[in-house]
Amino acid sequence: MDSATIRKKFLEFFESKGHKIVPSAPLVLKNDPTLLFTNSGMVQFKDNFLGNAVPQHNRIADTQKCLRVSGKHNDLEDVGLDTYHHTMFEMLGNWSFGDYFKKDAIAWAWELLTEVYQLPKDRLYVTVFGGDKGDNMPVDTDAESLWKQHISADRILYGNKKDNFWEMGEQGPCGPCSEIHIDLRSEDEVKKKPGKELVNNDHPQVVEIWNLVFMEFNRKADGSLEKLPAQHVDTGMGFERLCMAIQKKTSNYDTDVFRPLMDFIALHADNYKYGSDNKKDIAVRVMADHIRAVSFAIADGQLPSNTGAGYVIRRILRRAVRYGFSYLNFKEPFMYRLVNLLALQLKDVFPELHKQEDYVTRVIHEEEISFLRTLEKGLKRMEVFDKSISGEQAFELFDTFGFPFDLTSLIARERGLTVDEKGFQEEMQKQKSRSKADAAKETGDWVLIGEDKKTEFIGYEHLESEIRIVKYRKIKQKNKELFQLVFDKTPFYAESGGQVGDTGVIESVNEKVFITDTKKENELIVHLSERLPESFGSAFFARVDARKRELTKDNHSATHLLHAALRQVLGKHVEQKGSLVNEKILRFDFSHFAAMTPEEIEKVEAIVNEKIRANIPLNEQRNVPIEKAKSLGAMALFGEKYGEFVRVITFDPQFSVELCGGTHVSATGNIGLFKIVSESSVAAGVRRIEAVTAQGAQDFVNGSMALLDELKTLMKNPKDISASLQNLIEEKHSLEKKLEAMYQQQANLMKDELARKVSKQNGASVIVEKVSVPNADTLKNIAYALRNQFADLLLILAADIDGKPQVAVMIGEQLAATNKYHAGNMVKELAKEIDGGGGGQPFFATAGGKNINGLDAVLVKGKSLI
RNA sequence: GGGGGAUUAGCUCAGCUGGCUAGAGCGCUUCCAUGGCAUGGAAGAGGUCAUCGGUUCGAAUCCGAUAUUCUCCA
Repeated sequence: MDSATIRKKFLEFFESKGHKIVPSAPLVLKNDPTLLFTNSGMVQFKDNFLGNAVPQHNRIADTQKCLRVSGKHNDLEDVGLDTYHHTMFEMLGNWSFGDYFKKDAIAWAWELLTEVYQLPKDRLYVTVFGGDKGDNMPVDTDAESLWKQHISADRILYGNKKDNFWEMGEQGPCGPCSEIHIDLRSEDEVKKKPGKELVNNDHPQVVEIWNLVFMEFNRKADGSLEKLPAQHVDTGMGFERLCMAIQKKTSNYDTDVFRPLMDFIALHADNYKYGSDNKKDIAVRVMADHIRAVSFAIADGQLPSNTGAGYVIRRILRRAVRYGFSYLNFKEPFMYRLVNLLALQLKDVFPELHKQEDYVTRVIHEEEISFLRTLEKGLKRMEVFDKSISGEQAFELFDTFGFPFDLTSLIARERGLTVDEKGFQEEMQKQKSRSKADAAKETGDWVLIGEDKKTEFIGYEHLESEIRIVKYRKIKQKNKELFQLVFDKTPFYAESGGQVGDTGVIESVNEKVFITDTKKENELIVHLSERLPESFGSAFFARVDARKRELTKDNHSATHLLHAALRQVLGKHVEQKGSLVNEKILRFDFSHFAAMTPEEIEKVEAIVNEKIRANIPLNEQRNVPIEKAKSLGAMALFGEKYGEFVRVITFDPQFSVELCGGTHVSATGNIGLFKIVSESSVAAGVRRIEAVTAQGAQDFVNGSMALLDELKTLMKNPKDISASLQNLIEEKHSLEKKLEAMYQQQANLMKDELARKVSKQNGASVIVEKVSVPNADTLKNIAYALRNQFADLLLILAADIDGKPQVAVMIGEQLAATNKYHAGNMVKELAKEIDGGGGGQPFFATAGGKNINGLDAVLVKGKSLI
C-alpha cells in the first residue's frame, strides 16, 4: 500500500464514522507566545480545549503538518543520524469534542489498524495508564476493559505518568492516554525476546504508532485535578511510522515518503549507492528530511531570516547544505532542485507548495548561494591557523562568521590541527546564558474575577463600551512589570493580520488606566496595561484611541486596494507575504521576482487612487462559509489559518475581495490619497512596498514639495533642477581637481625656491626654512618632491598653516640608509618649541603644536641638530 | 530582543600594534602587436576610506552614535 493510499484510507475511515475532514493548519504559528511551530495535531484545536473557542464540529479528523525542532526529545542535530526522527512529519488524528469517548476511540483505532491496514494482531501491544499515587489517580480500568474486548490481556501493558498521562502544559486540560505499539522485528528476533519487553524502550523497531488521549481533567494552578464538564478525545498517529509498519520496512526513510527524494539526491551525488557508507547515508537522510521542513515552512509564509521562526528555518536548511557539502561533495546549490519533486509528491494533500513552487525554489536557491558564500569565507579565514584552533577562535568563526563548528573540526582534522571543543562549548554556553538572561520573562497565573468565557469583540461597531474585567495576570520582562487584562467584551482590536492592536483607556468613577496595546494569544484577546486597576470588580468604560484607529483603518483598506492593483499590474503570481498596518504607514510584502519599474509603481499608485476617488462602499460580510467566500474570488493567504466561517471584505466585487478580520473605512473615498513611499527587496522573490494615506500622504507630499521648493530657490529656479544639480556636482568635482593641481603647482614653485637654498653640510643637502602653506598636504608634497630631487636631503620645514604651526622633517633615501639621522626623533625634539608633539617614520615625520611664535626657535634648534 | 563582525575604486578584496602621496586583481579608456580566442604589451582614468561627532601634533586605522549589512543566541 503506498503512502498516498494509507493517508486516504485514514481520512475515509473517519469520514465514514461521522467525522468532518479539515485541512492541515499552517506549520508556522502566528499568535501563540508558547510555540513557534505546529508540533502536533491538536495545536489547531487548542482553543477548543481551553474554552477560548467553540468547536464547529464535535468530530474532526485530519492530517497535520508538524515541525519538531526544539524541546527535550527532538534536537535538530539528531535528525538523520537515526532512522526515525524527523523535523517535519505528518500527524494523522481524530478528535471528539464532548462527543464519543474511550469506547469508540479504542474500537475504531483497532478496526482501522487491523482491518483496513491489515496490521498483524500478534505484533500489536497497547498501553494504558497505570495510575499515579501523587495525583491520587487509579489505573485507567475503563480503557483496560475496553481493550480486552479486542486484544488479549497479556498484550495490555501499564504505563506510568510520564508515558501515559498527557498534559497540555503545567495547567489546563489533561487526561490518561492509551498508546498502540507495533513490533516490526524479524521472526527470529521476536522468538529470542518478546516484544512486550521492548515497548517504550527506544527500540527502533518496536515503536509507538498511535496515541489516544482521553481528556477528562483540568489541572489547576495548585496542581490538583478536577473533572471536566465534557470529555474529549485527541489522537495522534505518526504517518511516516505507520507507512513503515504497513510497508514492512525497518526505517521511515525506506518508505515511499522519503525514497524518491533520497534516490534523487544519491543520483546527483556522483550516483552514490545508498547504504554503502554510513556517513553519506546520514547526509542523504538529512537532506531528504530537511527539504520537507524548509519547503513547507516557506510555503506557509515563513522566510528564512535571522530571528525567531525564520532563523530556525535558516538553520535547518543550512544544516542540510552543510551535510551535502561535507559528505556528498555538493559544492553548488542543490537543495532547491528537490522542491519540484516534493511539490508533485504532495500536490493533492498540501497544494500550497505546488502552487508556490517557483517562489519556494527561488528562496531556497538564494539562501543556499548565500550560505555557500559564508562557507567560502570561513574556509579562507581558516587558512591562517597552522597548529591549533582555540575554543575562542572556533567560536568566533561560528558566532561571527557563521562557520559551523563541525566543519571547523572536520577541516582541522584534514590539516592535522587540533580544535579545543570544550572551550568552544564553554563560549557557546556563555552566549546562551547571555541571551536567556535578556529574554527572561515571568508569567504569573491568571487571576479570575468574573465568569471566564470567550471575549466578545464589538470593535467593528463600537469604539466605546462598558466592560468588566474577567481575569488578569502579571508578567515581568526586563524588570518591567506589565499587566494583561481580559474583558467580557471589548471594543479594542487585537493585533492581527498585520494591523496593530488598539490603544486607549478604561475608566471607572475613580480611576483611569491606559491600555498600551492589545494582543491575541490564539483566540484570547489580551489588553496590556502598566498598572492594575484598583477596583477591578466594578464596571469600566472602555474607550479606544479613535484618531489612531481611524488612521489605521485608512491604511488597512488601502492595503487591500494595493494588493488588488499589484495583481492587476504585475500578474496573478503576486501573493501577500507579510503586512504591517499602523496609524502612520502601511507596509506590504509580496511575492514578485524583479524590482518594480518606476512606470509600474506609478501605474499601481494611479489605480489605487482611482479606486479611492470612485468612493467604493465597503461590503463587509461576516460568517460566510469559507467555500462560499472562495467562490466569490476571495484571496486566502497561504500560511493563514481560517475557520470554517470567515469575514469577507469587498471593495467592488470585480476588484478587491479578501478574507480579513481587520477594520476598514466605510467607503474608499475616506482614504483621501495614497502615496507609495518606497519599493525595495526583503528576500529572494519578495518585494516590499511602503506607502502612506490620508493625512500621512498629505504630509508626505507637502514635505516633498517644500523640499523641492527650497532646493529650487537655493539654485535660483533653474529650468531642469536635476540637470543643473548634476552639473553642479560635476563642476564641483572638476574644481576640486583644479584646486588640487593648483596646490601641487604652488608646492612645486615652493620646492624650486627651497631647492635653491640648499647648502652642503656634513655630507648632506641641508634645507632649514620657514614656509607658509595652505594645508598639511601641500607641506607633505613639498617634502616628498625635494626627496625625489636630493638623495642626501636633510630637510627641516617650519610651516605656518593658517596660523597653526607645523614642522616637517624629511631625510633623503641615501642619507636615511646611513641611519645617521632619525626624522621621528628630530621632529619630537623640535616640537617642544611649538608646544606640541609629533612623530612619523625614520625618513619622514611631522609635528604640530599650539605656539605659532615658536617657529623661529624651531629653525635655530633645527640647525643645531645637523 | 541580546551579543559579535563588516562597510576602502564599477566588481572582489589587501591595508599589522595610529605616521604611504591609500594599494592589488578583474573591469573600463587610449595606443601598439597578433589571422581568431577569457590573447600579449604599454600608458591612463577612476576614492568624501558608509555618515556624523570625539581623542590626537597627526585617523582608512582608536573611541562613541547613526545607517546599511552579515552572523550567532533567545
